[in-house]
Amino acid sequence: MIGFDLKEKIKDLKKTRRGIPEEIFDLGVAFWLINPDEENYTGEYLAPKYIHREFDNSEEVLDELRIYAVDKLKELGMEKLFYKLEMPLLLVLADMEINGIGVNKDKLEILNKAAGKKLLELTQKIYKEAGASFNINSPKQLGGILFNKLSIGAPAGIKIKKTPTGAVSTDFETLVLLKKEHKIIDLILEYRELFKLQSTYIKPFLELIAKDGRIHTNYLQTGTVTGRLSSENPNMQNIPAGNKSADEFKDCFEPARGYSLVSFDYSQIELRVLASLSGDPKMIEAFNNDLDIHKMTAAQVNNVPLEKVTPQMRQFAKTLNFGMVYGMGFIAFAKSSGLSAADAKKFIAEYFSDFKQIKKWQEKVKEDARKNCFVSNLNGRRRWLLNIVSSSQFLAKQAEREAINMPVQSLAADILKIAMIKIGEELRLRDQWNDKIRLLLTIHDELLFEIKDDIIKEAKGVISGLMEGAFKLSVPLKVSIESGRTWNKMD
DNA sequence: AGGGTACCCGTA
DNA sequence: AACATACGGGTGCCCT
Repeated sequence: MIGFDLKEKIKDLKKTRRGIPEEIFDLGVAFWLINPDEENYTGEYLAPKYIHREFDNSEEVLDELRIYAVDKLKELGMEKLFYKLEMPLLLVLADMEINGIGVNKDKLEILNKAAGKKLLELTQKIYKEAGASFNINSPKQLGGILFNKLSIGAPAGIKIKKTPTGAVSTDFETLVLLKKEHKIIDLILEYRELFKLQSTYIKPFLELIAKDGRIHTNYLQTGTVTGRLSSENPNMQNIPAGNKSADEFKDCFEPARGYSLVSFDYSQIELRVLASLSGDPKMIEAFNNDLDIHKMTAAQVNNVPLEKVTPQMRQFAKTLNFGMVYGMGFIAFAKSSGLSAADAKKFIAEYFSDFKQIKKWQEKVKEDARKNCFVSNLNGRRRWLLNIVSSSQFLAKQAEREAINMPVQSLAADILKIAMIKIGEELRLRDQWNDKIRLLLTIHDELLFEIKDDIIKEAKGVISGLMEGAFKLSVPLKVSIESGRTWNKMD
């Protein structure tokens, strides 16, 4: 089977219980591997660009595209990635999309009504404080009310952020700084949070509940430049977490009767990948001994013993650790940590003197990227970085950050994909588990299943084992498991 | 009316 | 001048 959007075709075959062809060759995915930042991966776009022909979906054109892709994949060393990873994954994604996740529509509708009522109340309060009615959702109008009509200004010594077009920003970060200046700020923040929940999550999700009472997202296999998946209609990879209304929302996702929701989460997978790729001895040691990595980092950069690490020190270290994966500079670190620029600079310098191999590794990645104009991960997945030799310093620096992030983010993504494939194979082999365990969602470093209660215990062991064994790093992979009666009530 | 963009914001 | 990676998506608003 060869063509575009094979995931959709395979879903059709599966739904009508027809056989799946042995060989699958998705042209969109193939060209995505060859260059992951094309505008799109349709035949209409690719055929003129790569084989200089109009796309007419004929056998002839499809075959010509395939021949080009096969050749190129071979040349770039990505045959294995294509045939052994992405194509088998396609089948797992098809299953996942068919499965969907159960939603309690009644609960969600109640939530919708409550949010609507509360938003009306907040709107009235905001109008009263403002002394006028206006569109709270319009940053322009809101800015006019806050900064002109009410003349709210920054407290002494604090600079207020401007948007790229020069207007005073009304984003969360800015409003929080102004909290003490006027009662209206808290109301706006509360309104924003609830409006976001209703407009982005509650309402669209209600519309997307299928006849089977479930929501079936669409996974985009060609949606990112790093090899991650993305998800749309709805995006199941940015469901809110952590605040009260988010908890209520997640409470609407439920397993089928007799099943539980069970999530398997790779713990610190990107930092583990970074430790392994860089070979940094301190970080490897920390993971080998299953230490609290952020606490350990805090002890290192502050030059204190582990037991002297304060929660605040740990928080800085956590920001620092994540920042390192992204190539954060001291200005950004200062901003996100609240430190002065000078202190931020010192911390980063300290970080790199403690974890020398990380610095070395990053320099090597940048050097190779400049030489090749691409960067690749251990599996040969590749991202082109033409800007890394740009004469614009900003563009070149940005490409450098993309370069050091790519091998980490993309290997972590591959590891999850490998685990998904292994799990798919395992489930096919275990007849006695037939329909007792279903993979529902993947969220970058997490897999969510629904599992029949009589096999939960055994399944937890099998799945986490497959995940932890999916890829051999120089540090162990660790999986944490939670299960519950809703997506919120998990432990 | 529909397209493009600015701003904002949710996740890993 | 930009200064942390990767995404999808809602609403406002200006344009054609």
